[in-house]
Amino acid sequence: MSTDTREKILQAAFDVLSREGYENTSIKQIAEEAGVAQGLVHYYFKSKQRLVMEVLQFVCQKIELGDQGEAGALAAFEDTKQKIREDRGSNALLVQLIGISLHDPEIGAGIRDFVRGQRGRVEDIARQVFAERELDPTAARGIAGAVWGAVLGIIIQSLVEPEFNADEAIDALAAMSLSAVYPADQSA
Amino acid sequence: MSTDTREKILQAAFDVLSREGYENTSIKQIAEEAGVAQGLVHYYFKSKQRLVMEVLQFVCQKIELGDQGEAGALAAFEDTKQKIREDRGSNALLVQLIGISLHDPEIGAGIRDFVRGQRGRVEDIARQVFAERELDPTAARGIAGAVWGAVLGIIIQSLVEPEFNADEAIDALAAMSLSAVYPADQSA
DNA sequence: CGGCTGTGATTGAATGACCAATCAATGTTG
DNA sequence: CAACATTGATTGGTCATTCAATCACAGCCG
Repeated sequence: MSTDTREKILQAAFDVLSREGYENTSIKQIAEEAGVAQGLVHYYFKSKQRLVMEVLQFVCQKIELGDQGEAGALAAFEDTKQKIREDRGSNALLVQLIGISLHDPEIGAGIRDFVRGQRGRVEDIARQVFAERELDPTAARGIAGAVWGAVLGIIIQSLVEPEFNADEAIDALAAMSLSAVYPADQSA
Repeated sequence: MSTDTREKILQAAFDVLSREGYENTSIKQIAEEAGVAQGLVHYYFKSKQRLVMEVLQFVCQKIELGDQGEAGALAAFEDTKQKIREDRGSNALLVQLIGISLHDPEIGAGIRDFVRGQRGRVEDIARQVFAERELDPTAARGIAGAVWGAVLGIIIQSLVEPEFNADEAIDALAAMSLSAVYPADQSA
């Protein structure tokens, strides 16, 4: 039952962390939520940071952009809108860990990998679009930084201000990025 | 000397918070950095949160977009590049507090005000540009959410990954947002 | 002038609570 | 009976906050 218990603790850790926040979460609370003794958490996870790191990976799988590379940029933006609506807990945890990562080397490394990976996906899409249009692919890196950054910024705004209209912002972002690539089209 | 001491503590709090991070910062450390007794910090600031809130306001003044509304969007982007380079400490503190704000009502209110204010500035610029071009100003809100979000996202990337090329991303963002507004121009 | 007193500023020790991590002991199971 | 799983009490530490005690200095009175 080793794997089972481990996952139970991971799920409990995710629940408590996204509900209560990192600094209000103790190992004791996680153990209670999982229905196990406090010591067991340290039996499976050497330290609190290690546990949080594994929760981060756990969360990343949820957040990861779907693998619909073929479907192109527009589908990716639609996907993003849905993730903003549905994965509030994951997003909240992510934003919190970003803050912590700035002064915690272990979590910092994990977040850095995540950021690089996410932006890389965007860059792949951008490169693909550029290739189709036979445009200079050099610009893809900067675009990816701006577009993925915008998605993160929009996620943050929607977490901080419940009434923020994330769909509207994503649509504007989509319009902006596409008009940069398809300068002739003004269909909308 | 009341005001003097207060500001000394505020400055020390900012220094320690941006250097060590929120969760690694104790009142004791702040007191030491300021060269005063621990009790004095609570004499001037009722609680740690209250102190952090005042530090946030203190920081906001540094981060606030310059008041060069007339100079237009391009100047604002240049300004942003510079702030990313120079205000690392302020930005790091801000990002951290955003994470904390998600589960702390007091800090949450402060961050919410800050986000609204910042995005409002961007919206004003967007509206102005739209007015000049006689375009539909309704889109300004979505654009502002996307553009300000992108700036925040780029700031975060530059904090998380020291080698991230923020200038490149801001330039890409500028190109994207301008090509959405001036569809005919392809001067660059 | 010189002592007195009251108020705000400042100190640092004490309080009470909480936490991550450890560990010896117990349970379970193959 | 071993090896792994689980328990929960213990340890050593840190923290925000409180508080009684001093200090500095102002004005006031004799």
